[in-house]
Amino acid sequence: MHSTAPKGHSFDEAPEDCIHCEIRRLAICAVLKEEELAAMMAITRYRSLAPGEMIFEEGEPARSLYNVASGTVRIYKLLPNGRRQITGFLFPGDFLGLASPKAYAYGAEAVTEVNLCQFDSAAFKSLVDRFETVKSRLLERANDELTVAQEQMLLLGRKTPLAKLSSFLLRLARNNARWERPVDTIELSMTREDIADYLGLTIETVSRTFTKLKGDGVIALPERTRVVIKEFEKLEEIAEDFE
Amino acid sequence: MHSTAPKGHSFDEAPEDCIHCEIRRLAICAVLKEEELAAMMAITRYRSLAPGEMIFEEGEPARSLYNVASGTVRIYKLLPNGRRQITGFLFPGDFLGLASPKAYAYGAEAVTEVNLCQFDSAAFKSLVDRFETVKSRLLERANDELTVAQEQMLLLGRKTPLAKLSSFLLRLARNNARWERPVDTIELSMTREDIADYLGLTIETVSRTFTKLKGDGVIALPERTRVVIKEFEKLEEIAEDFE
DNA sequence: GGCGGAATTTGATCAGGATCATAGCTAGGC
DNA sequence: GCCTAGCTATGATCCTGATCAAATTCCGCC
Repeated sequence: MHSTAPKGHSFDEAPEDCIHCEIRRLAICAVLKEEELAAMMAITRYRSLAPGEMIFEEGEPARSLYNVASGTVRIYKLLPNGRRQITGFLFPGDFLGLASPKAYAYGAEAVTEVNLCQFDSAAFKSLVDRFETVKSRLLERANDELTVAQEQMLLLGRKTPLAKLSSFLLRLARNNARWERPVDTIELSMTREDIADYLGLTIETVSRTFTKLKGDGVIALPERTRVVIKEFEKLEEIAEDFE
Repeated sequence: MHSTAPKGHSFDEAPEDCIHCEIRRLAICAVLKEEELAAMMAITRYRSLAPGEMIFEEGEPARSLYNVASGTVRIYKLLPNGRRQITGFLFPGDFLGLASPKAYAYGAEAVTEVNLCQFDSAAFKSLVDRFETVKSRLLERANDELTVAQEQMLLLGRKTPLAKLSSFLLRLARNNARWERPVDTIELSMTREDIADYLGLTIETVSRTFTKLKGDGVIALPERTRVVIKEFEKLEEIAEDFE
């Protein structure tokens, strides 16, 4: 399996060794000493999923926690009438399972091909109790996610479609920076429908808004899954809904 | 100061003694042993605020953390054009300052008269490091808030105004249960504007939606600040947007 | 390379909620 | 107990984004 698209790193293979794991520096395992890492590896199983595969369902007992090793994951909640809200996209290095004391509060699915490090909840919990640093790291993560969540509430409740999509693109662009990848080129691993369900819009509005941003010369769309930011500062202004 | 409205407890006085503090069982201090409580008290200052007073502003360095001892607090984010999203209401026992590693990620204001236990960030941090249980408790809290935040994203992105307001009322009703107060009577401590900014609506839509729920016999509004739930199950259905 | 199905874009119309406007209510001050 | 200011409710209109519909592009597959 080799891709033609240029990228900073490639995470197509399931990691089998935490010590050489490329994403470790961004994951919760970054804080672990070598012997702690060994303890972590002992409770780790690896899991690969094809695009669209379910990882777990909302309401299911939370038996496992995960690190995303490669690929994109979406987490979401559903309404009885079928409407879906994607509450987040997870990327390599992200931790999956926070906020789930007993049952998962949301569903999770693979957007692309995905490799996961899977931990048994109970084993992970006892490991957290043994390694102080991991608990701190989790708290840090939870706080970061809380900040992102509040940002997203502002977006969902008070931003225009144009500002919503711009904010989304900027978030992806900034995420690129963590991987030493160019900040002005974004690979969209998710569909327009996913984006719509993340931003509280419809597919059509997302599509029209892309067209608008393209027409205004703020972005280019050389391919449907590739966005090039032409005017970063302009995009930032639009994202903040200046009037 | 004594109110005529019946309530389970009264927290009108600033607590001056954690040991007899009535809200402790719900606050992060619930897990503290007596000597730990003493350490906590040593870094605690009390602060009283009038309705509308600011507690801190978004972006300000996060020098203090708080427990809400009495009253209602709103936390919010603003857009440059002045639009506001209230990301949460805090009630007695809630912790204020999570998600703020360095600068506050949101502003906070008193909705009603408010009493706070104020902790110096640095002192609190070192206390957290000393008392393992507090860190666990904070992580637990952060996880709970994350769950609530996701629930709120679903609400903001995908629910109708009717379902939004119903969900909000149910949340307040369930919060009553924690205080051994009747679940079917809700005291609204915030204005229609606050509710609108919390639900991603306008004042007018909030008002019309109250009228609708009243007209359908699901709730009663004996006073503007008091909601009586007449048909709990019906309200729950509406909140989930069944069609 | 052509075929077929899905994803995306674009177009036309509709409606829900925002906006603008006004009136009613209520609490606090004198 | 009245007056005023702010909050709330209601009415009229508008407009953005949803919905419905169709055309187009893309991609995997043979």
